[in-house]
Amino acid sequence: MSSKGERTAKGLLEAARDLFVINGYAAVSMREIALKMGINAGAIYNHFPSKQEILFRLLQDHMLDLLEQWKILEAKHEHHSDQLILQTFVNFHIAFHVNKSKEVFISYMELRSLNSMNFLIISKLRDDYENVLRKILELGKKNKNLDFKDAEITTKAILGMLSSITHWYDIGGRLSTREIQKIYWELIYQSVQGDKKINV
Amino acid sequence: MSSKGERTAKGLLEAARDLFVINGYAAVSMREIALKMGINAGAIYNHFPSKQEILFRLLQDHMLDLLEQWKILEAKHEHHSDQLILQTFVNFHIAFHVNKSKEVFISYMELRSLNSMNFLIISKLRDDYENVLRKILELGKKNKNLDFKDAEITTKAILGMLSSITHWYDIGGRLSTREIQKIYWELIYQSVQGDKKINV
DNA sequence: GTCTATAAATGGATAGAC
DNA sequence: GTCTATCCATTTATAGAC
Repeated sequence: MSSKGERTAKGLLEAARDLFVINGYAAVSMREIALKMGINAGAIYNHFPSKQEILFRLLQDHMLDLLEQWKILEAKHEHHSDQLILQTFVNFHIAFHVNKSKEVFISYMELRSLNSMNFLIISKLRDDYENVLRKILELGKKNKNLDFKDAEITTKAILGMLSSITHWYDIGGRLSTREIQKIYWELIYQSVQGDKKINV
Repeated sequence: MSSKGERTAKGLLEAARDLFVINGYAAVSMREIALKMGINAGAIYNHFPSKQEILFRLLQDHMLDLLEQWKILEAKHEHHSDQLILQTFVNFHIAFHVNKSKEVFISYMELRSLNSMNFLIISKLRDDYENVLRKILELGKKNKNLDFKDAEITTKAILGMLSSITHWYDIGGRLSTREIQKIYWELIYQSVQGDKKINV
């Protein structure tokens, strides 16, 4: 079992996360975070050396979690087709973004609130994740199972499309995760299939 | 010719825009905005009653500009096919986002920095714009020229994909606006064409 | 580990001279 | 219309009692 101190630190991260999502890092004070956790502002500094460190921990924990979860899932799908791996990635990404919508949202919104050293660390992790999709696309193109013009832009376009889910997704909403996955997979699958003449 | 006061007000909006893009509304002070414009902080209040009003003016001016420009362009393409109107919208959206990348970026990032009344006004304008694309998609589906599962999600997916351009677009980058338009159009065109069996 | 109290800096906004 | 000066609230972070 975790110590009281560890539980308080975890609770503070969650309190900070919930407040950062609503008002943004810069607009949230240490007093508000402490109040939400039920302790005094000064007591936060027993767990975190600064407000910046709280933000950094939130983003780093999230990115490491994301990359690790994908690594586990990827290992189970090593020998599958290019399309199936792409679909696995799309479904994974959506499920993760729906389950961890707050963490994902902060990771997109608060990059600029990181100091320069922390920014570099998080940017590296974000690049690692972007490269996961890029490599799936490039391999599929090489094998002539997928077709598109530009791997870099297509990667960014697909991630942009998928990640915007956090801007509108509501737990009590009309659609289940599975339904969202179906709709997005249809859009993405078709967009990277090239056996069709198009007008430009 | 515009008066000195009008030019100062315009310059302040541009200074604020440039600073908000980099550090975010909450992290930028009136003193910084004034300094960038070369005047004193107190003098800002001759042009704007509050910092909130500066943000609101930036977002409102941008959204009204966006909607008006589309209206002009739409009027020229009234009698075109569903696909061509969709392509016109995609190209317009990309060109606008590339030309006004700062304004667009702030409009996405700083919605939560608006007070409740201003938020309602800007949200309404954003809905109006989202409905432009939704209606194009719904009309195309009705006419059996476009095919997709869910108009609402597809609208949000396409806008999410297109709008994420502001997160990576760099004026000195590898690709021209025209090339970006081509790449995105191929992705989008294919994603809303339904004459193909897919796996789900 | 949490509290109260406070330091030290910075924020938005205003008043009044020019 | 801009300036200097300032008010007042709030910020992050620290010090020391318990």
